[in-house]
Amino acid sequence: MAKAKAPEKRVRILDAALKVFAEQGFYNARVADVARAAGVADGTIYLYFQNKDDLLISLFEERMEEIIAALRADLEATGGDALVRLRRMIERHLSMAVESPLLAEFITVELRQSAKFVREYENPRFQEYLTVLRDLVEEGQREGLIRSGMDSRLIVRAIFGALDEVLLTLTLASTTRSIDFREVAETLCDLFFHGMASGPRPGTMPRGPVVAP
Amino acid sequence: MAKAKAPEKRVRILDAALKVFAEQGFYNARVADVARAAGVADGTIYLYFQNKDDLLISLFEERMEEIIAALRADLEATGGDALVRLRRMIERHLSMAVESPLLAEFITVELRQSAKFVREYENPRFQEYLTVLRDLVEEGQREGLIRSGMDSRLIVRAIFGALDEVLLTLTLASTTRSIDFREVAETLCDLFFHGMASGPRPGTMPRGPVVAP
Amino acid sequence: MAKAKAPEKRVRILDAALKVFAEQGFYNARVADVARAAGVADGTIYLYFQNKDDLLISLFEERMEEIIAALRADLEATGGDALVRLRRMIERHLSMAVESPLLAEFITVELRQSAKFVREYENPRFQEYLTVLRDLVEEGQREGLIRSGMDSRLIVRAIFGALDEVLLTLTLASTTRSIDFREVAETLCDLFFHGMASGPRPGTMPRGPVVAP
Amino acid sequence: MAKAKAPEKRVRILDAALKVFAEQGFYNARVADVARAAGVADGTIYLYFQNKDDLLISLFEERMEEIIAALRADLEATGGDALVRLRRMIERHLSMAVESPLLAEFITVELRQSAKFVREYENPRFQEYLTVLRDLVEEGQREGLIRSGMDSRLIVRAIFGALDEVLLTLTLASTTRSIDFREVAETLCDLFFHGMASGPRPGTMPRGPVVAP
DNA sequence: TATGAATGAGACTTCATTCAT
DNA sequence: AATGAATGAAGTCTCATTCAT
Repeated sequence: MAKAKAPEKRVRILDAALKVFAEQGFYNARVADVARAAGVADGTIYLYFQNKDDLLISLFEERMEEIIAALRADLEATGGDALVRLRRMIERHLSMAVESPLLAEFITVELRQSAKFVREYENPRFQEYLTVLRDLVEEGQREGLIRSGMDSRLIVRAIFGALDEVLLTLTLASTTRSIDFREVAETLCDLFFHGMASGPRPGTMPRGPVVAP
Repeated sequence: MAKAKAPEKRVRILDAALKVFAEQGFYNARVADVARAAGVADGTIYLYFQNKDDLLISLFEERMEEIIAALRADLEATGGDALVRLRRMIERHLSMAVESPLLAEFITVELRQSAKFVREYENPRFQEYLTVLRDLVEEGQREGLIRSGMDSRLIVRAIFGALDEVLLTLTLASTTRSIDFREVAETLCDLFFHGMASGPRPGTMPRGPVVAP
Repeated sequence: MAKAKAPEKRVRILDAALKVFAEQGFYNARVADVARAAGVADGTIYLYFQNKDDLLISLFEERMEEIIAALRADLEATGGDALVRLRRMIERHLSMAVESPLLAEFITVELRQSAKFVREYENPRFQEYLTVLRDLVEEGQREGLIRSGMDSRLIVRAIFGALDEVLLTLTLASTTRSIDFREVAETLCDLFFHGMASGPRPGTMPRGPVVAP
Repeated sequence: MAKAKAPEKRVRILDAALKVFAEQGFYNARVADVARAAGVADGTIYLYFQNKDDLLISLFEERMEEIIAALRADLEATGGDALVRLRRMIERHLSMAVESPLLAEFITVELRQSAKFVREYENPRFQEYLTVLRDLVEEGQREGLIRSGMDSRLIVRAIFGALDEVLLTLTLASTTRSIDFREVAETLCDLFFHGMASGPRPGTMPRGPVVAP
């Protein structure tokens, strides 16, 4: 299959780009570095990608597509209520630190800046990832598990930001010591779901008996 | 005042760098762009900064020092318990979106990547900012206002990540419509303090009899 | 031959550098001048040489290697006693003025200063050239043709300095009028071998009775 | 005396230039380096010299004038025949290595290249120095002490080249060990006057008794 | 398809020189 | 006369991209 060989080279280039961009950063990395890491000639990269920017965007797109597809499948298989699946999503997000550290570093470090200045890239995959999260939150709100008064867009941004920052921390730390991302996920879920305040919410405290609907 | 002129020029360069870096990004910005924006010759920049990297780092250091100093003074003046002051800190953080949009954009976008690859810069000011946050959390824990079981480092990272991401969103959005950062801060505090779950924390539930469904 | 093309380009750059450095001097010459003279792009030079300094050193090294190899072969073919071969070496040295005027100008003018300040270059080829000369002198001393009391290192330096200066003069003069380097070599040999004094050496005077004045 | 102060500053600049140019080389030295070494402001140098080139040329001119004037006075005081004075001149030349090492380094290293490419400087002082030497040689020839058949210009170049090279060697060596320039001068005189060949000149050997005139 | 030598635009940075003080 | 901050022209070098093979 001639067709199988070419894609394989494309994949090698993307893998190499992930590694090189994660280690050196997009702007510090040279196209020649990616080519060497991929075991291809410099010019070969331009057979598969329009330019360096396109390589970055393609890498991000493809990795995010994989992540999102796997995430959706997992969430469907997981079942349960919105909170259960939200917890699952959070666990998956943080697990990147140990399962795909290069990808974790690439996404946490390069996403913001590179994406912002590379040809006004709209970053639809990132939006899609946020949408998955948002759908869960809004489902939780419809189910009565999550407070309806809270702006789901805002909550989603807050959760993603927290996950992203913690993932970055875990990733950088993981080079020195092993981490238990499950425990971290547990704490974060607890924080997001119940807050860090030790007492109950003022004014919403249930005084009398609570009867489930 | 001849003496006032030199410091003023340094300030002008830093202001110009903030603007240019925020708008174009550090790597896309040319030193000549900063010079033009500052109204000085290219070479003049090198009278005040060692090189382009040093300009970036100096800019970050000085702005963060100002932010931290003002924040500390404000927190002291605010008084109240840890939660009150934490709320105040969150408000201040988000208020950057309307009060110093360039600074907000610069910090949210450039901090992660640039800092990581620029001369292995340790970024002590960022650490210091996190420390202020952490001190508040731990004080809250000692006061019994914040649950002691939660790792303060982790909470701090989560809060900062959420704030950072939301600030970025606000900043980018603020170019199109005006925003009410106070309301956003209110919601985020509610999220961090009490969680988004509608019911009370399971297993810590108190007071009256609860009937399981 | 595709393979012949690359080496040819390196050679062209070195030739161009010789010409440009000889005419303008190393410090006055721009890399772009060398590139233009070689008929290549500026960047091409950096495919073959690390930087401008390396170009200078490489040029010197390679030309000196050629000179020394040819000289050694010639001296071996010449045969004869040390003085005969020393005379031959002197002739060869001065012949550069007419046979490779650019090389003569480059070596006489650039050698001292450039080499001294360019990356603390040790200049091993120059040392090697002096060694060839020194071997001849010491061989002459062993053969009894050259006075043993004289420090061979010092003699070698003196001869080289004289040759170098005379070569420079010849080279600069050759632009205006043709020169007979053979006659010059003859005179210099006479000077080095027998001195310029008209009488014999005092105190070593032989043979017949000498009447003091 | 206002007049005494300004010249004093000019002198300080020239002294500083000698030191800086000797240590770093003309092209590597910055005008600001000279200014700092002289204890004056950068701009002050341009009150006394037209530009960097002019500073170099002025330095060379003034030092050479001093050298030549002192040399002429010395030679006159020395008296004796041409060979005696020639020996004296050679001693003086080499003594620079210990008496004015910076000057020695400056002249031996910078003279050739810098002078050649700095605004087509004719270098009249160097010509004058050679003329002093040439006058001695030609006087020796008229006195019958030096063989008349030898081209005095050529001999002078050879002697100067030898002295220059040996002085350079002595100067560079003097940083590591002390040197006896007098012994070196003695050997060089012996070389120039009587040659290094152990036997007498062939064909000019005096067979019979030699009677002094 | 693949190569990688070659290109050349453009960036950072230096530093001789100027001029307002 | 002296200063030294400021200038800006110009040089070295990099590297994304091309194209002949």
